[in-house]
Amino acid sequence: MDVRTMCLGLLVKQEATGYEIKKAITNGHASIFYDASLGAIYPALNRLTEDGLVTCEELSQDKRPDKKVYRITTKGMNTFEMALLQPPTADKFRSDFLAAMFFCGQMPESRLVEILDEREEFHADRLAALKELEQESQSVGETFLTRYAMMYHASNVQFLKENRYLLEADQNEDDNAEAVQ
Amino acid sequence: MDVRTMCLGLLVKQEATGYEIKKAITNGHASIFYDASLGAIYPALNRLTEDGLVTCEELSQDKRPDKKVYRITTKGMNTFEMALLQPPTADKFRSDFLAAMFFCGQMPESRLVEILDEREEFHADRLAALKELEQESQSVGETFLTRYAMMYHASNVQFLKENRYLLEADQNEDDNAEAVQ
DNA sequence: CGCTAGATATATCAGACTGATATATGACAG
DNA sequence: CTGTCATATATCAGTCTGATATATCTAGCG
Repeated sequence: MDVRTMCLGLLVKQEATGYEIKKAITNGHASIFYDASLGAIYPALNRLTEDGLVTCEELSQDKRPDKKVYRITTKGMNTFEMALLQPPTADKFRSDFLAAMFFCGQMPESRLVEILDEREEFHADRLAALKELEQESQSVGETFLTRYAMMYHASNVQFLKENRYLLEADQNEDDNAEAVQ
Repeated sequence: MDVRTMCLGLLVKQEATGYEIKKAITNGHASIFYDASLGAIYPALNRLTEDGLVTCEELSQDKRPDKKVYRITTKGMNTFEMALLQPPTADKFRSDFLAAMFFCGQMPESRLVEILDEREEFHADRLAALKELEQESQSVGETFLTRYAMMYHASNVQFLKENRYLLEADQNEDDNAEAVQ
């Protein structure tokens, strides 16, 4: 799902500014399955406006910078619904953490242990944050997503606790082998 | 981890051609946590060669097009080890499937059911493929990654079976509400 | 009081990357 | 003979990231 389609989808749910869309993607339920930079969001909104899929209204604010509120049009609704009927493309996933595990033979053991500890903490933190997000679920889709993300992070914590010995033991063997030489 | 660093890492393990690197990323253990296009791999290898981090040897082949074999240099080894010492960046994840679940209120129920069925099948297929990949694990990192991926896909299948009713029930209610109107 | 950091807002841009396409050799199936 | 697939190389238009820029205001700290 490209950034324009994602913006359309969020605007189906609620009119928003570019800044609010970025916040929804960063902190809301959409953060579970999507990310996009401001560098992509603002041009996408401009393009959607040019194409007549959304409208843009500039508003002044007290004590705040002026803002641009985007609303989806009927044409935009139709375009989004057509997009949803396309087959979903494959997930896109890149993990520096898993890459580090893949190349763990090339790193010092102390570094490996540090990364594993940080990763367990990261997943535990995300789990706690999701308990709060769960209160904010307003549709079955959001509930489903939150439960999915909680399952994901909980199973990652458990997997790390149960399997990190595989990597740590090997490093001990490596270090011992080095000491013997 | 950008494409140049990933190429370096794979070349630490084994000299390879651009085509072989793409295959390793698509079919090997690296596919669990990474993807990159040929459009990024070939320019990355060229840049690594220019920077002296790898060498490039052109070989003729019988019954096959000529190939370019890349080997890492000592400078490349050092660069890669330095890269591994940097803090891992956040995972990058985009899921069209989860996006479809997020926007499921905007799609017909038949479509939703179809997507859920396909997704269960996808995870089951990946699980079967990983059982084969497991036989090919040659390091503790590869074993760890394979187990991680198997856990990931198995828990996704289970989660879908146990939770898809949330989405399907709501759609039934929506459809029934529409029928009543 | 002044400074810094953060939130709220908009936006741009160099460089990295995707996905499609192109060309080429050869094997295999229909 | 044709089409598809595997093995190989490569390019490129368009998309996107991550950093940066500018601006208004509030809150906290010394």
